[in-house]
Amino acid sequence: MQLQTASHATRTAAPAPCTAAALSPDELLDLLKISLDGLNIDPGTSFTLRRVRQGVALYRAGDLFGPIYAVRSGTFKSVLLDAEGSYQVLGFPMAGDVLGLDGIEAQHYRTEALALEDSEVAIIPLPRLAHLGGKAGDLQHFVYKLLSRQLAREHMQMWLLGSLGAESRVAAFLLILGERYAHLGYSNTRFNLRMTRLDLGSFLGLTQETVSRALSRFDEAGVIQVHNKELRLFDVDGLQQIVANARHAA
Amino acid sequence: MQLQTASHATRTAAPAPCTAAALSPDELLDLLKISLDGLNIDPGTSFTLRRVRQGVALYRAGDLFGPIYAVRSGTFKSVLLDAEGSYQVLGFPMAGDVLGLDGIEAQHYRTEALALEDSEVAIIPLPRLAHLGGKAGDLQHFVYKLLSRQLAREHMQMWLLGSLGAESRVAAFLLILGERYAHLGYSNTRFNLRMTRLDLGSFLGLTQETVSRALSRFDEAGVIQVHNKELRLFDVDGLQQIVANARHAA
DNA sequence: CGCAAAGTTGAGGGATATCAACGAGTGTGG
DNA sequence: CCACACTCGTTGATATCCCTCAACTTTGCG
Repeated sequence: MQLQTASHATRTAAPAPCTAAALSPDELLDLLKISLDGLNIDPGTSFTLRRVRQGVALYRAGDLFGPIYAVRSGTFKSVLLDAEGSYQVLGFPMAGDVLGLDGIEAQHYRTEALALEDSEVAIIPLPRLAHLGGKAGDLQHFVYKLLSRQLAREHMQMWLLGSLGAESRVAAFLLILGERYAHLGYSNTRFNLRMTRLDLGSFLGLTQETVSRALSRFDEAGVIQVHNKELRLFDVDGLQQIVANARHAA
Repeated sequence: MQLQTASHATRTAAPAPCTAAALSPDELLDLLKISLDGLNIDPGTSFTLRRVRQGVALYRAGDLFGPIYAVRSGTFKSVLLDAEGSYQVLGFPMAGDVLGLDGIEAQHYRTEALALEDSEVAIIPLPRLAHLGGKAGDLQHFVYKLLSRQLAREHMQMWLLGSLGAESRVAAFLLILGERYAHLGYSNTRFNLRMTRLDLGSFLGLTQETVSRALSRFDEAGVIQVHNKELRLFDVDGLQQIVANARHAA
């Protein structure tokens, strides 16, 4: 039985018959779900694709800032590294998400992005784009939206970390992940957890044991079914109920 | 004895003799500590100032997106509101910080910004700026840097929430706040906590009691001295030590 | 003065980290 | 093919951190 792998390359509008490893501007905007009325980037522009194998870093903390990346397929983990090697997972970017936005200011990446499975990204050469874009205002809006979206997402995350208990965090994470998969055209009730429990714990501010226990508890309760990384959501309402039972939600 | 109030209006380069309530482009860039080589915004452009009284909201969640704001003096709290009234403090913007960046994409603010003391902000009319800016690339970089900086700050915050224990969080907060005051030209060892313990707790993912206890403990240990909102840091190294004693720092 | 909001302090318990042992999955080399 | 090592995941017992609840004090303000 083949699990969901990164084989949905045809899902995101690939009209060019002989696909050189590149995306057109329209394809990129479609991937990122950004609509810019009357955006006129030179249609001749193309965004080259890059394949990243599982476990390989797309960029590392401290690297000189270069392009930003739009995930086309697969899953990454974005990690903030402490000086002494301790680390904090910041998120799990998937298709349609953007990587590398931090680092624009300091001109070097502050985080590290690792592929959790074989993945593909479209390279967006921000510095060069600034010059060849069509109407300037449109292009500004493009990146504004990317950044603003990222900010909104991180706000949600802080809310999650700041006001929910352990089980609520895990439940919220599962729901959000399901929604993201649904947004990509997959089932929102059956998918795979591509990250380890440890990474999930780091992301949620919990230990791997607590994450594991929460999942087991949900499983016992019949709300979900979890076997290793395979996951099925049976009772979405039940999960939302658990999220609502936040610990110290003012 | 007069405490530090918002009376440093002359600190941030106000060469224009008869200051109408407005800032020049140069003054704004200086305030934000952003250097753009050869940026040529029309020098005729001016950014009007707005006074915000303590307790007044600069904008509210759901408001139609308008300008973004650069804090010139005072302190704000940025709050994410849940549907049912529960809320999460996202930060405490001070002079040089920018407010309202979220909401660019959705075209309405997602958060709420309240003044913790009488404050001043410079209004940056993002939509209009897009057209009258000088060379397009420069202006892009301007906002890119703002957004990127904000992202980096939120990454730090997630690290704080995700990997530190209660006392470490409070200690880290005090150190960071001290650095910010130092950056503004104030003492980094003697300043005021403009926010309530409740807000601080929300920001740090703790209860007000835990915050209060941590401060009291630091006081007893002689590391700081706290009386109400007045605060003095005696032993910065000691605080850093406490931060280093993180609970589950991998 | 009197009231409301903010802050402090204590007692107690629940939630979650820690420590430890084990099982399951995976890749490697003999 | 199997033994081995290694990572990942699960489960249990225990300790501890921090939240909850409660009473009280202090501050600020009309």
